[in-house]
Amino acid sequence: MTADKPLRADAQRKRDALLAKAREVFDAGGFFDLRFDDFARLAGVGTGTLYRHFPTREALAEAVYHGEVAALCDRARRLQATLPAAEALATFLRDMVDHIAAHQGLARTLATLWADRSGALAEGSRALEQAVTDLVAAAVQEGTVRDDVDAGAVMMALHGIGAAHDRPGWRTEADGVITLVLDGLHTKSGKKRT
Amino acid sequence: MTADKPLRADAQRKRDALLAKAREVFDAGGFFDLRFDDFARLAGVGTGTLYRHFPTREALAEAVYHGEVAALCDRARRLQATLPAAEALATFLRDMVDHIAAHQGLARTLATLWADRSGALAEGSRALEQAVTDLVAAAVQEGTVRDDVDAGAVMMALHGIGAAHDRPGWRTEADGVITLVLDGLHTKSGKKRT
DNA sequence: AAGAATATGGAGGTCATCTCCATTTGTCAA
DNA sequence: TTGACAAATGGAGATGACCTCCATATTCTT
Repeated sequence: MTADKPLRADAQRKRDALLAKAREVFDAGGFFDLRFDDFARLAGVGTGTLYRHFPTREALAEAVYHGEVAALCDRARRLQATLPAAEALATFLRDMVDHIAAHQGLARTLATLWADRSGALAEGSRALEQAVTDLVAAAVQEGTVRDDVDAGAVMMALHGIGAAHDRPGWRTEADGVITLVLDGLHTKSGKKRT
Repeated sequence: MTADKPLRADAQRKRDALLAKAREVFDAGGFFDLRFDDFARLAGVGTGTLYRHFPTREALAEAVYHGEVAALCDRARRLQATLPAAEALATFLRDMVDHIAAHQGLARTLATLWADRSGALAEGSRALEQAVTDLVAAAVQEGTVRDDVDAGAVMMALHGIGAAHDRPGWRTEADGVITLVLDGLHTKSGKKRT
């Protein structure tokens, strides 16, 4: 799966150039509004080359944020190893919002990757989902989180946060969602569904 | 604003034909995969006419679901008038999921309308947001819902539900999100943010 | 150094979206 | 009814983004 055959020197160079320019454009905020072809020229590369390296805009976006997402997943694992499960989950979710808030493009990228109903979910998305699922499962095991709500619900809420990235009060509302989800997750058998 | 000048007879006829066909295609599920031009022909109308009546695909989608959304808003008002605020909110949110589940296209439409960061939010979206805001405000007033979380957070969660419409376990997860949000909203000053 | 393998770039094909305007249809006053 | 004016139509074709293809260039291997 991850067994990529070594690239030729020039290929690697171009690829790096593309990623570097992509990061730059992301930070400037205009990545999703730019013609993909123009982007190639911007990076000093032919369109053909661009498409060979990154078949779609989303593929490039994913590559740019691959490290970011991987870091998030790592963080999830580390938190899970060092904190009580409930706390690990809470910290992770709040960190996630921080990360998204810090990198303008990340929210939109995640939202796009996510919304992309292309069947095969992108690697990054899948990893993130797994991390969240694990965190929730651990907390359920621990007994501090209810077991009658699917981890997918948390994912869905995150999805909402990402998808709504351009709402005026985004940060406040995103924090609100996390608060609601975390409080809602707390074990308390009081609520029963009919 | 809503002062539309009366349409000429033929214009009205074409418009109705477009809406009728659009409903049909929505129910068949293929609305968003269909070429917009082809849709015009399908409805027995020239492309020019289609574009004059509905400048964008989203405009048409909104028109189709205008009634649906209006009904939801009405329902919100009626619930608010007849039930304790907290219950009204809960019922409304659950009904909303039911509605979305019932009409395949509605979820996608709402998600699209929503995601459309075209500045001017569509009328339907705006109305829905207002309804939710009112419901939450009433419940806060009543004292059964915490006041430290913005109503926008609820909206964001709904957004997530709509945006994730194609996840395999959608229905279950959507119900989960609603459960979390509702439980999370319950007043209990135990939680304090540092 | 020469041959094989790999990668490049950008001209041009494809396709959905949207515009434009000559023609048709409806409305209304006389 | 009819003439004349306004409103609406439809579909050919412009536009513009996306992607492919392949003759040429670069790198690797022996």
